[in-house]
Amino acid sequence: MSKEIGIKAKKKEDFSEWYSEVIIKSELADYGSVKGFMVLRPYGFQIWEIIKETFDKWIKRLNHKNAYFPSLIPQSLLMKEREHFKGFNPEVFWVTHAGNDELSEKLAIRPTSETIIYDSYAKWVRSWRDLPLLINVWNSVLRAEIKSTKPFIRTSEFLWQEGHTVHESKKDADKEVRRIIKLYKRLIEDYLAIPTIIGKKSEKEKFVGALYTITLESLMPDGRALQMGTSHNLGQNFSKPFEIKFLGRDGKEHYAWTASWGFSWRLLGALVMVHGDDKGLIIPPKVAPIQVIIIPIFYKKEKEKIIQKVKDLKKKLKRAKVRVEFDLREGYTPGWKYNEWELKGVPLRIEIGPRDLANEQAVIVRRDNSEKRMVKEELLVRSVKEALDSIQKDLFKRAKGWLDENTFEVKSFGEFEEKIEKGALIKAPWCLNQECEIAIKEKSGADIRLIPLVRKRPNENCMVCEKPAKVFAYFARAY
RNA sequence: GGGGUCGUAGUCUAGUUUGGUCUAGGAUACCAGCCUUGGGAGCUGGUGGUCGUGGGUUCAAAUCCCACCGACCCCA
Repeated sequence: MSKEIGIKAKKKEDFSEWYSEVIIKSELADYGSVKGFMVLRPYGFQIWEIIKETFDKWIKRLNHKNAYFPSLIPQSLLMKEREHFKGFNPEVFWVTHAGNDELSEKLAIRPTSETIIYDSYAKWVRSWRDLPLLINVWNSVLRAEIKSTKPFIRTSEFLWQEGHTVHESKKDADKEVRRIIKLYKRLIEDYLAIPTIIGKKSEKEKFVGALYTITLESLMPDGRALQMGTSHNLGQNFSKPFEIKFLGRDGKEHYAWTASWGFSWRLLGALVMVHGDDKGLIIPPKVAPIQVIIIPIFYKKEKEKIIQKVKDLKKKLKRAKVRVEFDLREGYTPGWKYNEWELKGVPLRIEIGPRDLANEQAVIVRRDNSEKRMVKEELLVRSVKEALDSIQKDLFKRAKGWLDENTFEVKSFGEFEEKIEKGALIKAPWCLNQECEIAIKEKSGADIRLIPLVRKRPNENCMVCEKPAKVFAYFARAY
């Protein structure tokens, strides 16, 4: 009857509307009362926690340690690296008062923590033996988004992790930057089931103050690219103004090499966009707070027995390390519950009714393709695990197929404009000249998402100036 | 950055054009009871509203005017 409870907008017809609706109705998040701020609800936070715990374990294995640094940064510190400050200045929130008294120095609410962290690092780093210094922080940062905001994708405050490392040499920093981007790729592809490509940002698009930025990009179903994580080699650009110096193996004083890297709750936005459908969310099993929902189908006579069976199954699955819940709520019909849990993206559903009880079986239904199967009870745990694995793989496969279908290589600007209009990731020859990059942006709205790390010198000419191209770059309109 | 749409109960919405019938109507959700349960069931009763906020016009404002806050969409 009341179809309004579910998602009204269609993903294919009205993507933006669909996206907001899914986030609110699936109870991932809610709007805060200040523009651009968002409430991450328990269901959304649980996904974030799984992502966090997974990545946290990995970086700790590589000897990184977590720490915490202040959220307020004195203006003078933030201004020490001039390029960096210029880059962030328009989006910094400033604290100017303590109670009624004006502060003698304005304090910035961190838009990122390089500066406040380096202030400490300068005190801590003395010798090459102190290096590498590998610290990660889980926190939130604030960047004023005045105009367009979008849950998870563009918010004035967001949760993220920021890694800040100090190294003896450029080469060591290079290695750190690369091993982290690979971890990001593993996290996003193996856990979030979102295919990505790795590459270097152009000079124009790199992190302000960085030597270079390595990025991980993906393409959303509306044809716009989304940056999923970045890893920066900051060279000595920060160590010099912040005086992060160490006595080297050679007995001489050196400026250190620093790197920083981060991903944010944006990943949750990508997860919604890439996998969701007209019924709501689809959460890949590896990051799903609830992997399996058991729904009983009551009939008066067998009610008690069914409840008992549902509880038994939950225990069994729990023992097998499956994140499982049951829905024993009365007054909701099974059909109602199916819709609700589909909206919430639970990857697998188990139905238990009188028929199943009699046949010692259960019905399992996949969220991603609605495939329904009857499974003998003694095989249930194994079947559930197989189904979860299969959903995880299929979600990635589907997303990868879509990405490949929407990635094109073009040679001329005419071809480029035609493809970009439809929303695509486009590989095109470029001369490395920033004027051409800007011209492309102005004419098409697309910018350079990345330049592949393994470079092959093109035979073609730059699509804009028609001088010989130096690299292939990937372009797209982006979030 | 430019343009547009909008704000009435948890949600969706009628009423706004043309001020008075509005003590704001409905659906859904929620609560209680009954009845049901294999794809969003039904019946009965009930709770819930600073009409986004502030100011103004008026005998009278959800309705007109101004400012602000917030949300959404399109374009760059």
